[in-house]
Amino acid sequence: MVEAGSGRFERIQVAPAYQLVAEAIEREVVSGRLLPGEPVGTEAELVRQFGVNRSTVREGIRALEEGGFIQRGPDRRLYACLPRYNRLSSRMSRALILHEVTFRELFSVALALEVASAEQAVEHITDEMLDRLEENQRESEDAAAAGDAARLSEADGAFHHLVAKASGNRVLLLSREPASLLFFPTTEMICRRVPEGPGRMITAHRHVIDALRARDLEQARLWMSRHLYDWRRGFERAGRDLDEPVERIYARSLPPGLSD
Amino acid sequence: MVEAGSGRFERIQVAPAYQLVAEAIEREVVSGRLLPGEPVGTEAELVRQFGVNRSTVREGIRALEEGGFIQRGPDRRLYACLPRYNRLSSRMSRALILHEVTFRELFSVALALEVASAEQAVEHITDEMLDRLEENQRESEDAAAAGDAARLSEADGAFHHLVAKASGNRVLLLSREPASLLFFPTTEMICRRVPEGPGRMITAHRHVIDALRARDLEQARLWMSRHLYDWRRGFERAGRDLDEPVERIYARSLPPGLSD
DNA sequence: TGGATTGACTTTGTCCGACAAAGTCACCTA
DNA sequence: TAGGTGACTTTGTCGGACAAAGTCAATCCA
Repeated sequence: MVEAGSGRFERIQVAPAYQLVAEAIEREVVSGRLLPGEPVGTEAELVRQFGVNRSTVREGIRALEEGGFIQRGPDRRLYACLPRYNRLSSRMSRALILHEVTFRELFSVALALEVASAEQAVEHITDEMLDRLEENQRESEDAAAAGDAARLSEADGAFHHLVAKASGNRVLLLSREPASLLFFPTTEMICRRVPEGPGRMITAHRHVIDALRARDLEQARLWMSRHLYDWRRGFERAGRDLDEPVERIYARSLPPGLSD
Repeated sequence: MVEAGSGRFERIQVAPAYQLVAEAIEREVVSGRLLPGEPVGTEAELVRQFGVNRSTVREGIRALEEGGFIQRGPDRRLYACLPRYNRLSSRMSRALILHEVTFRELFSVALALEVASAEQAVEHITDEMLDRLEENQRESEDAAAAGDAARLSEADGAFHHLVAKASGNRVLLLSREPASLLFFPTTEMICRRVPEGPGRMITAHRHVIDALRARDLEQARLWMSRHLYDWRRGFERAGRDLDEPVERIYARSLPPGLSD
């Protein structure tokens, strides 16, 4: 075993060539010299530029692809791209599951971020977003009338996403996603097991939308947090323990409608 | 050009073999069948198990490595591991920079999450964490006395990290990191340019620590938010515009002391 | 003439084999 | 017994190879 730091010289760190390739490309993207959507070049070109073997280039590419900084187009060519929110979010969600976080931990964060979303949406909401919220509300009512718990919980997820989007704060939109991805699936169970659940949900949504339309900060804050506490209560009434780790569900796919 | 969906049959989607390899391994880790720390096996073993070429296995491995689900040990062998918080956080931070988010967006989220951290820390803080906060406070005072803006801002970053850790909420710890990584570097500039900055910071930290020790929710909330608003004000007084995109800084490395 | 077909060319996905560097481990000797 | 030695293992890199699939332009037939 060679002991690091035992001698006069520092250990020479040779990073593998594929890492250097990956870092070089990533630096181009992050620095803005390579803009999202622009082609990165073919593998052969990269081989020429870096002076390494194609296998090595491909290893570097693979790492970057996973990181989301480059993507294969439909023609399989390489393009620079912005890391997608949902990609990062779902990765974080899986990390959270692995760390066996509890519903209570998720709830606290969701509460803070959803209320912040509502607050900021009061200031920034547009007529178009209000229309989309109304449309979402109709969908929720339909689903509730039909007793379709799956559709209703999906609509609820979309509702919160829309409010966050209406806040105009992209950091918020990103930050709330990982927790919400783990959080909202439980809604379905609650809707099915707690009779008054759907009704209270729709009422709360209604009040939030009205508050946003009226630019009423207090009401928006109030009803959003009521909505969330309802939810936690529903979770408990469905017989679950707040301090139990979120289950290991392999949720790779995202709910539809969260593509941006 | 073959038109997708033009015929009677759906287009057959063949995922590349390296993706299948990556997904298979990732599933093992996420499902818990392969526990963090356990060796994944050598490349040769994986070649046997999957029945593909070593190059293909390596491409799959590369992708997973970037995702953080497996890691090379010091002996270069493969081990399953939990995706590290900081890895994901720094990736998110870079994504935020690429999306050219503004200081204002970052600030709103940081405010919500830091205050939530303080609130929850009131309930969960331990004597050990209080000691570490006191130690941090001494470090801050030293740095301020020495007029060392870099050390002071680093201590401030560590302070907020400690408070989040004291909250006992891992989701919170994770959620606040991406924004804070982009946020706290500006502290140094503020400390240098705004004369009363360091003094106000230390006063605020003092009050937060005292409030946590006394389990005083109101005071903790109050001083943490004061601290943040001070900060935003410092940013403005340093002549920066809140709505200007955060610069493109290639910040791969994390500040020290955030390793967990 | 115009649209479909064909075929050359490019690019990616996969595979094979090879070798050097570096780590591991058992063995052997002073 | 401590430490050096050498065989073995494993990874990092390279070269070449071929099939599948996309691109593009020339060609052919109605």
